[in-house]
Amino acid sequence: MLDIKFIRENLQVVKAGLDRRNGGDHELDALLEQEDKRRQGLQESEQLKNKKKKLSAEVGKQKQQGQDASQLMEEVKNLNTSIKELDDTVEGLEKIIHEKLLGIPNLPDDNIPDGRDESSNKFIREWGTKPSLSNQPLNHVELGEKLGLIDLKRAAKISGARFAVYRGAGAALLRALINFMIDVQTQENGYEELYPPFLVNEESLLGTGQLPKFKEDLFAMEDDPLYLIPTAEVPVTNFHREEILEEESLPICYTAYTPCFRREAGSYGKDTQGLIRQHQFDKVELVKFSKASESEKELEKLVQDAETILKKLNLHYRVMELCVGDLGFSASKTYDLEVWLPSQNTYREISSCSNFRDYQARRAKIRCKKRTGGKPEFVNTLNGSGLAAGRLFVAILENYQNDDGTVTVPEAIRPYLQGREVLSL
RNA sequence: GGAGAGGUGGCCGAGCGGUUGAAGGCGCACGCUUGGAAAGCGUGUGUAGGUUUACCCCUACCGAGGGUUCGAAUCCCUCCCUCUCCGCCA
Repeated sequence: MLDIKFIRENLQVVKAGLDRRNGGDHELDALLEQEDKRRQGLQESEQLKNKKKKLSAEVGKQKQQGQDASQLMEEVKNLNTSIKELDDTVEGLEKIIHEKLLGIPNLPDDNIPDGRDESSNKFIREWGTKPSLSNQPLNHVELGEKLGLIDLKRAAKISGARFAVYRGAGAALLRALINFMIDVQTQENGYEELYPPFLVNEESLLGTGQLPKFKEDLFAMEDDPLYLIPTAEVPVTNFHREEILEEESLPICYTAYTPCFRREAGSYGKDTQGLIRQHQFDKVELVKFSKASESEKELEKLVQDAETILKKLNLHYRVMELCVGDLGFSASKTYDLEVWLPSQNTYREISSCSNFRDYQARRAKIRCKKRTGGKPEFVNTLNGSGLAAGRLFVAILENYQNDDGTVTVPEAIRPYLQGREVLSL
């Protein structure tokens, strides 16, 4: 959420920032008019309240002295009518303003590239090399089903399209990848592990920005006001919702494994085959709470922490900086990690690392107390996948396939699979 | 799910419907004291909004939301959360 005060004082900056994003007249002028009205009403109401307070105290005094206070009491009663009226107006305006603010996306970072879609994303760096495979590399579905690692047909029977059953060595491999990633992030990169609930309330989703605008992307419970998490970002960022943190404790770094649930509304026909786009997938998430002055640096580190995993698995990837048009609603700046997929002859997103600045923190009221005193300030929040386990599974199958249809187990995860070196029938 | 108890400032803990943003204690910060430390003494120590160059000032907040009243942390209603016991259960 943007700060209404900031909008008021930097209208042109805000307009310019929002203009860079696709589609966006947010009727800021009307919003500010309402804000002016709100403040005006508030001031009037507060003046009357002040008067009321004094009169009421006077009533008390007079009564104690046994005097008749009925005239004053009548006066206060009349004040109450005006106060109620003003407060109703102010409250109504507040609500409207707040709702409008919730619908306005974050301002993009000044330095990220312009552009409408991913074709304008900027190449930052790449690592590793494409594996040398036979002319016709199999895709992960062919490999996975042949080797008995996944069963998509039965998953469709059990749940529907875009679900998967991992079985046997496939299930073990998925579990190994998750454990491997968590271990690296906690043991080498300094993250604390959290294991959060997979169902969260509305407040949490408002805090990170999934609600109110993206409700159709979420799975909701029928009898309870709860939603399945679309990413661990939600419970983990909200871990500190409505808290005031100590400046010395920052940056706070968490990693969490959770399954993620997404309705994928609007992505019909996209990636229908295989594990790339599922309603349920597993992900190890990285979340940081940082001082505003440090968040740019922390984003760079976060990206590197995610990259560690790909490097250890020796998977070829590239880092892309998202252009304005490809940027998420709450993000100010985002790097994507894209891993090489031989069967598609292309790079696919396997991690998305973003700096949200104080946008989520303001929504979720996550502040930090300055050591030097003064008002608490909103922290900056960041997060990124470290990594998406399902897509990592895909990448390993495809990049580590052998001519005979088997798959070599990357060395780094052999300890997690009882030393197994090859996945074969 | 049933029965009961409770939710007050960073923590503990008072609080008659009237001038209480809230006694007292602890903690913390600063100062004095000291050779140094402890103890002791003094001062300060919530959040949000409005106003202001700033200081000040004003308003709101004692789990949340309503209500009664001239006036509510204190009375009433609803909801949420925590704890104890019982039931059920991975």
